[in-house]
Amino acid sequence: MSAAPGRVPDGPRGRTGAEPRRGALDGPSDVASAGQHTGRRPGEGDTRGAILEAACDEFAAHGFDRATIRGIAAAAGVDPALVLHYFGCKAQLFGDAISFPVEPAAVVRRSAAAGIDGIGAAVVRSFLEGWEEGQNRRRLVALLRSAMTNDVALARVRDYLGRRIFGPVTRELALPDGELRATLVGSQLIGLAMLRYVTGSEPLASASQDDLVEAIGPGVQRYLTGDLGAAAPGGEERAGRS
Amino acid sequence: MSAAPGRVPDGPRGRTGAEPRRGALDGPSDVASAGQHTGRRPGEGDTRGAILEAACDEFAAHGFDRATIRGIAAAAGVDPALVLHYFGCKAQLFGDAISFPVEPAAVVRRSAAAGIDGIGAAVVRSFLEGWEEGQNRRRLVALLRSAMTNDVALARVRDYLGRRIFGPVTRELALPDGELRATLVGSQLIGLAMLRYVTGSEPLASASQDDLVEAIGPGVQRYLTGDLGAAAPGGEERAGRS
DNA sequence: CGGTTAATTCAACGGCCGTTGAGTCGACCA
DNA sequence: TGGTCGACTCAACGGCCGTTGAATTAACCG
Repeated sequence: MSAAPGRVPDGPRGRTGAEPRRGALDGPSDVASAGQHTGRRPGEGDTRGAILEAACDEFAAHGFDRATIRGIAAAAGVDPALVLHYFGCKAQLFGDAISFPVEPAAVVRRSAAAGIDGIGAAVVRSFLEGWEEGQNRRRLVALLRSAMTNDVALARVRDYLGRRIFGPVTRELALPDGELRATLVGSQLIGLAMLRYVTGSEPLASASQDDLVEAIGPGVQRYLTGDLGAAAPGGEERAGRS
Repeated sequence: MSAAPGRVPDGPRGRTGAEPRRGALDGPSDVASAGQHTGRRPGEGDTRGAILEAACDEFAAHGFDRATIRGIAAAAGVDPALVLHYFGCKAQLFGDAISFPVEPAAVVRRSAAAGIDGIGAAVVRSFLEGWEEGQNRRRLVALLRSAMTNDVALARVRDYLGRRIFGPVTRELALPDGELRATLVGSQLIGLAMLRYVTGSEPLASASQDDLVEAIGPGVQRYLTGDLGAAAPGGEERAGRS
């Protein structure tokens, strides 16, 4: 493009939160909340679970920094203070909402069953199923969104990659250049997740799992067991940063 | 590190204890700034350029939302108001700081010179050189970081991919399934950028360009000109979500 | 049926942020 | 030499945010 850098992001502080919907009486100083009367609610409802649901959605939609406790509380239909009553602080809430069952060796267990020639396809399929199973997708999108601007979320993504992708893969196949191979696989899978789940780039976003396994599996297979050229012969790379 | 879901990101915005209230009417009320005296500075310095530099760094380090005008001003050694004096608002500043020379067809021009069999390697090399040339790396990291939580930055990433990767590639090679091929290439390249430049995953982050071209080029080549299986035969693409 | 405990809201505090308007000072031109 | 204009800072406003402590109400247990 030329030199017309004009407009870029977002309004001053604008965000379309949930509606305030204040009740009858007026005059609370800060903001209006649910409008319910005070005290414990009758009946049983899983309020805590509702908060976790709402938090997961908000974090997935906006990332850690931009998601607000007030917004989460509004989405869950409760007062913001209740959120902190249950979870202590925003960071703790993030941790509880985003935590998901990591089955560390699931990828590689399938791979072993698939045999050495099918391991690329098995890794891709396992990755896709992991993302699209249950609540994982929302949680992982939230994690990926937050990781870009939040150090601890980034550390958690690293942990996810290391524990769920790199570790099992390099351990199972005791090949030379295991770490390089693992990060190459990781780069393809993370890129796939970004375009398919976060940005929703279109032919990729609605392709079937089968088609993706067919399209991407061979490349992953090559990263795992193929010839990578003279890359990382073992001796002379990584003068890198600290 | 950090096994339990317990502690997660960011320092609490919490109290620091002392400093009960601001004084009567002397002393700067908001925060202390550079301490320079008021009025125009003697000599000539490229203050505007310094602000742009600082903004680029801050946006790259924290993303759009978390970077602050006050922080940028402090890094540039000026008053926050001067930043707005030059750029109007934060969004405009982001646009000016992040804008970079897009040479739209650079990727494909090299590719044409490389011949059909070397196009994968040429695309990868061109991508790496584009990222590592001049200020592009900081700017692109800033863009990628911001894109996760900012719609306009995301749109700009989409534009970058479409204009610089997908568009040229699909136009040059008039192959069937051009869009699928282009997004597959994009997924590999974006994933590579994430791990190499944003998270700094280690064997990948300090590998040489040559090694990466050798390692990744063939996969990209296959996405561009190879057989992708039964993927996207043209008729029946998934009813999909949403 | 009284007392304890947990769930829930209310009201507010202090902090950082983007933005603004008014003022001060140096460079430059006639 | 005086005036204009742009560079630059100061001080503040209003807003949203995370967090807190006290008050209120329902469930639960003996």
